[in-house]
Amino acid sequence: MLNQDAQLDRMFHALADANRRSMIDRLSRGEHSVTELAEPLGISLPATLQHLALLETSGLVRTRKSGRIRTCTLDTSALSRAEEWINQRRAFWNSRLDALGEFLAASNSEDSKKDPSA
Amino acid sequence: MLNQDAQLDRMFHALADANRRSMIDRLSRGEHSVTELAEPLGISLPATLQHLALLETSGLVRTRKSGRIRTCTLDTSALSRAEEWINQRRAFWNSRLDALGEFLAASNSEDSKKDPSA
DNA sequence: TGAATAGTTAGGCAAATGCTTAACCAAGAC
DNA sequence: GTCTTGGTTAAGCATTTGCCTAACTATTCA
Repeated sequence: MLNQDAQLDRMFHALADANRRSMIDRLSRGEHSVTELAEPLGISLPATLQHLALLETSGLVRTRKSGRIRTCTLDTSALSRAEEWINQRRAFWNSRLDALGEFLAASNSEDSKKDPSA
Repeated sequence: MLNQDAQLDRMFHALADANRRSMIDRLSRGEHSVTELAEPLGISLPATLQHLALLETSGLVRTRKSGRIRTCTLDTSALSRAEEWINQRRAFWNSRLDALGEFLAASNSEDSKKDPSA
């Protein structure tokens, strides 16, 4: 449970930075080297590597090195986990809202004159 | 465009903290006052208010005050936006993977003996 | 071999985060 | 009125972030 929590922490934290989202965006269109990822961001290579390390420990990106080039790949299963967490909360709340709506519709005629600002 | 970016920054940043996710989790099950949100977290009321301010500016939570009680509500449309961002990247990458799969299947017989570790 | 390229590590620094306590205001209960 | 409850503001502090430059290693090219 705590592990799950830490995993989500890392994942959402990784997504909470515009540069890192740019990297993910780029990687969603295909694999790239570290230098290629750094270029459009206008930051140094070390800075890019730090972002990359975060993306890797969060599970969002995987990398492999062949020769002197490190190639970065998106791992969508981690993305799915983040998506799922959000979706569950949203769905839960919406179903609650639906239930409330039905309740209000049922008891509508009696309360409508009591609070006209609604 | 930059606005969109800043909005996503705030949203994912809001989601990147276990305490704030707990608050959202709680709110997905129903509305709550500030004190009610603070209790299970084991942090002070001011700390809770700071989290709440973040959740509000990120659009994830809305609050209203009646009397001396502030009631907090989940706003799922913001959640949907975060979900959508993730989904787009995931879908894009997966479709790319599918296309690659087809390509590999087509040229499979020729390359299979070249790299047995695959 | 030597030069260029791709990446990596170390150290440092300004800003942002997440918390705290102390003091304060406002609404309801007595 | 005054006590209690719920919330709010201000100030301060340790830690974490996100970046940088400088120095280094490893691979490829000539």
